[in-house]
Amino acid sequence: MSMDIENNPRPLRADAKRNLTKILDAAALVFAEKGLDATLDEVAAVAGVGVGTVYRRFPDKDALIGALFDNAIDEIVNLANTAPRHGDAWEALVWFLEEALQRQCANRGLRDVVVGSSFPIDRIEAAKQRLSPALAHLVENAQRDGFLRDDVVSADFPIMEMMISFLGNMTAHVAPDLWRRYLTIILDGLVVSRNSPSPLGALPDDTVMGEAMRSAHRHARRA
Amino acid sequence: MSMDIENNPRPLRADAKRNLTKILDAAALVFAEKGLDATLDEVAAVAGVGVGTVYRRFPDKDALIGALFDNAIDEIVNLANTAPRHGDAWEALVWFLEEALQRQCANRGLRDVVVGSSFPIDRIEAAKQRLSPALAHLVENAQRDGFLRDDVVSADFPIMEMMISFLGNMTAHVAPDLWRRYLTIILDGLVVSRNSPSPLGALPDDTVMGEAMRSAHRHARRA
DNA sequence: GATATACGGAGGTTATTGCTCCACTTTTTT
DNA sequence: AAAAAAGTGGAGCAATAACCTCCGTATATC
Repeated sequence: MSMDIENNPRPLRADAKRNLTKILDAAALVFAEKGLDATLDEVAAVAGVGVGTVYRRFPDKDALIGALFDNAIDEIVNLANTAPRHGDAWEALVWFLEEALQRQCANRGLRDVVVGSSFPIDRIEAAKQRLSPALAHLVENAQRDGFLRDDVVSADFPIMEMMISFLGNMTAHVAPDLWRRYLTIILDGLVVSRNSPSPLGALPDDTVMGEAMRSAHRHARRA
Repeated sequence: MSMDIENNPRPLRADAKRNLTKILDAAALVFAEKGLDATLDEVAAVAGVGVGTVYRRFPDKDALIGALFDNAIDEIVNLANTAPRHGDAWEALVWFLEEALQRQCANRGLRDVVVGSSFPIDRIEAAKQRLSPALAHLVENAQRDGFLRDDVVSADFPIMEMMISFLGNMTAHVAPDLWRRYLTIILDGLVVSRNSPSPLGALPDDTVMGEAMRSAHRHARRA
């Protein structure tokens, strides 16, 4: 990752190169956990370097975020292209949703990139352009082959993904796989017809919602 | 509403009483639209009064929020109690979900109260205590009568409500009824079995997601 | 050992938010 | 009608926080 930074006119000094990877790793970790409005001070702290060091490598916060998330976005776009290789039309669609959501649910920053603050909107627009046709194919194929109900459109899927990943981010540190439960329910709602429910994933502990809320509270109070 | 404020030892002066309602109306409007971290300056501006006036009536922001949302929460709790009067066990459950979500989707502040920042957690806990048994009955009845799949529990419902209302808040000013579409899909996933899909609500315009995102961006940039 | 490169992290700058204060206005009372 | 009581507005204070700069010191490279 970040090729364009790693081979400059003059190559980086050895320690600088080490620190750069430490920074990128730390940033990935911190942004995934806390979202894009984590501070670079926090990233620096986790990386074990000073803020100044971060700012020597990246002109500003957005540059670092950009470097990190261009990849993550591309990865998701690629999932849609790879999906048809994973079984029949229904299995392909499900595979894509599961893989994409696994990434989105584990990465709060990724949600912020798509939905929220401070990420150049044109890059998201561009990503959507690239994702769109592949997703449309997945949807159309699943409909053509009689799996997926006919009254949904491909635009429904990013929306449902947002919904689920919102939940996934909320419960990430309490019940990291809980979102699968609701994906299953939604898939059971998307299928043309069925005689019985599909098996659901992990049951929500009675305390899950409380814990998730409590941690949301804590997070809102900057802790 | 806010009885405890309107009849004090000494009654309010006529203009003060007028202003109080203006403030409460404005606060309801602003918090519903922008969520709980709208500023009281903004509330005052919409009410057409100065901030000072707001602070004479309410010791601080939390007091105003409390006064406003205690009612809203109670209202939702009551929905669960009233639900059984609206048809069979399935219809009652659906009625409750639709009514509750209609309120949650139209009111960003209500989501913040439940999930987020700065609302006394004990009051939410208390509300949950009161909601819990009624909701459990709705769920159990729907299961007993063979409508609702047996592998869901009543704790699933607040979670799914959160999911949907998150989307509802996001798309509120672009497509205020879009959430119903996904509620229908989820209900189709919750039913024990079915031969064909239920009719969905409004189709998402191709631009909906883009617009919703753009407005999220704008909102994040304080506009 | 000399030179270029990199580091750290205290603190400057700017923005925002919750809230206070008090000179002034409006209502009520006498 | 005038005094007293109650209320008003909104400039601005204090606190917080977030991004980023600066430069004396340390490390790598030649």
